[in-house]
Amino acid sequence: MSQDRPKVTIRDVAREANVGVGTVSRVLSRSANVGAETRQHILAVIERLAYEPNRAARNLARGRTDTLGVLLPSFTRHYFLDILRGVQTAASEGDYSLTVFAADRPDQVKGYLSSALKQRVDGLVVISVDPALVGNDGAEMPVPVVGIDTQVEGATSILPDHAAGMYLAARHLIGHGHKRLALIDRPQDPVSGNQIAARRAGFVSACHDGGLPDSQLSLEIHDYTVEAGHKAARRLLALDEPPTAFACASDMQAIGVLRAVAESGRTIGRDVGVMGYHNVDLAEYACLTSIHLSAFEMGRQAVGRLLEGLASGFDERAAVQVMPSLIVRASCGCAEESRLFGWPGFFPGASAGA
Amino acid sequence: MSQDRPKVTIRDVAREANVGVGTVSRVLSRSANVGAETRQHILAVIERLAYEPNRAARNLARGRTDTLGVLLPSFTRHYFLDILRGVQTAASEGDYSLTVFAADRPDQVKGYLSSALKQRVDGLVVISVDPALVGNDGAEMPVPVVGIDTQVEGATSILPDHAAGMYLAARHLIGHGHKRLALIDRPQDPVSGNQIAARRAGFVSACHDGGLPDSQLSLEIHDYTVEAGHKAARRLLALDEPPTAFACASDMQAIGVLRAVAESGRTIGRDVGVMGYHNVDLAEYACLTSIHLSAFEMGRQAVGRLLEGLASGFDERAAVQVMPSLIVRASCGCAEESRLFGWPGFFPGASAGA
DNA sequence: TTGAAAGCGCTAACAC
DNA sequence: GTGTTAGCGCTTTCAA
Repeated sequence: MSQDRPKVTIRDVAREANVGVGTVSRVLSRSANVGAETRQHILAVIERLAYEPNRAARNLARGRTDTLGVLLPSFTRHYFLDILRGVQTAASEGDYSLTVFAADRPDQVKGYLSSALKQRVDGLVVISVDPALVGNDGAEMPVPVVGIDTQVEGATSILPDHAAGMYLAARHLIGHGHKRLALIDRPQDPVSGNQIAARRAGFVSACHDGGLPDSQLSLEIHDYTVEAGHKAARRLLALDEPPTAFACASDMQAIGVLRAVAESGRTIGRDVGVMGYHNVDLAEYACLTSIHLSAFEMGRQAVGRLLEGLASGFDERAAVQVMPSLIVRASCGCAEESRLFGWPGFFPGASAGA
Repeated sequence: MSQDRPKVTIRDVAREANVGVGTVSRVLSRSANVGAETRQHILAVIERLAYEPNRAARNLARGRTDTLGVLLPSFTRHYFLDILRGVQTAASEGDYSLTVFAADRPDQVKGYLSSALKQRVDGLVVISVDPALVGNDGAEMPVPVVGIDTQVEGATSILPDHAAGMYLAARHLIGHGHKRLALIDRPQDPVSGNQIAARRAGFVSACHDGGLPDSQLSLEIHDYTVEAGHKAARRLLALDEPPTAFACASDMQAIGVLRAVAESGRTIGRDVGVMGYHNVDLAEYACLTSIHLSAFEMGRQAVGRLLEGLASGFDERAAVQVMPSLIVRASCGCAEESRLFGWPGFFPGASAGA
């Protein structure tokens, strides 16, 4: 834990190698204009002296930091962390480091943003943050920004293709022979933007493609909670012609639906198909078939865009859509078998009712 | 997304305020040796010019970066994230930023470590990483390190007090009137160090304090999996004098135990008490009473230590123990009621058996 | 209390 | 190709 650093500088290397500092610098920055022998020699000296260039000095001289800032709404959700892993992976592949700011509260966003800028990050990845909170007092941001799961003004956005995702879900249910489908989504809010509309569109077009008339579709708007899903499904199942398949916009809702289905005496999978969305950890335990949003991939793409742009300018800043994927478990009807927590024993009353 | 920065420097401020750059710098670093009027005036100019000091230049001149490195084994576990939140909170309170390295694979540790050092972080927080992987080729680390949940050589360690945690668990079970207790833990490994021994000690002393003879205690060593917990409990429950309470070293094991108990026809909570450990998300859904390790607090403390030491030297580098806490749900016997996924309906066959 | 000046370690433009 | 040198923007002596 000593505080003193070896402190071997580029000058030491130059002296030791009998060359100018400029030449050493050129070797360091992989410039072509160095003789092969000289380069070898210098490399050897660097090795011998265990020389490490000083980042701060380099940053100052170059006017950039080789660092990307990441702003996200907290470390609490798994989804964000998957994104972060993708960001991290791509960043370290490109020899960039990351400075991470997790805003537990919305009012921290502004402060963290300016911290990041103050640190002269070369670019910024903003994850699932209300676009209204991200800005530079009307002015353009001083560094390139890419938003993931959020559409910051003037920034490239990486977004899950929610239309495709819900299309996937609905088609899968229809593939199991269901004729009456319900979509359970949530009310619109500023951050989620138009994703609700996208999912609805995906749902409807899947049903059309599957030959289902509009009259057989229902739509319920509820929160992303187990309770809300439960309530919604209860209501729908009590209808004269209840839906036999439920596409939910969140896994939590879907779990509530599972419960309602079980309570109604129906068998999940066989009588009723249920699909979740987001593929959270719990989905696995609930044997819930779900839509996975490729969070890792989005993180990766975001950094890809950023580095690309940093290297060669930002011509286009279109939104790029990332394709979700289908994670098949049992709740859709694909498998009788369930893991440890499988229904029908999963819910109180379910076994009794069946 | 423009690339050009305003670029107002300390020199501009000095000129505009008719003072020397030194004086401006003193104002910036809150030095006392500046006249009150001069300070006010300079502050006003800074405000008007919207001047922001350049971090890289400051870092270079000061020889430090006001940045802490965080090395953790991946973003996948909730426990790590809570720690990370604590780290982040304390760091931003101390005006430090964070560079986060998540090593998905053990072989990435070395590389990330040297990246962090290369970036001249002022200190390093290492979370749950095998101490053997953290080192500087025998030499002392060039920056202060504090380990969380790991004991890196020469570093201060922040560790959960596993003895106290398991004591808490066992005492709670004994408080419910149980006379025969089982401890289910796992085999020792390099990262977990002596925590298994600590838990065992806590367990034994709780039993002694509770007046239970050694002959009434059993100990099973298994992995941290549902299956292992299930197997262990099955075996124990088949004994002539089976334990009536299970203290587990992981929630997953405990869930396996829950299942075995239910399968045996006993009622969880009433006939048999079960405690988990770690308080993972799933514990809530399983109504599992568990021991929470105060991950957030550990993160916070780690940074506290680091900043303290950075400010005034490292005299002591003792290990600091953080007290776990008891999260009461239903599996211990404290409540009949269960939430959505409550037993007895929780497990296949449970209702049928009861 | 304040100004001037000497670096911090590196890059890049410019000569040779 | 390679050496020399002038900054990058800030902190920090050292005089005044």
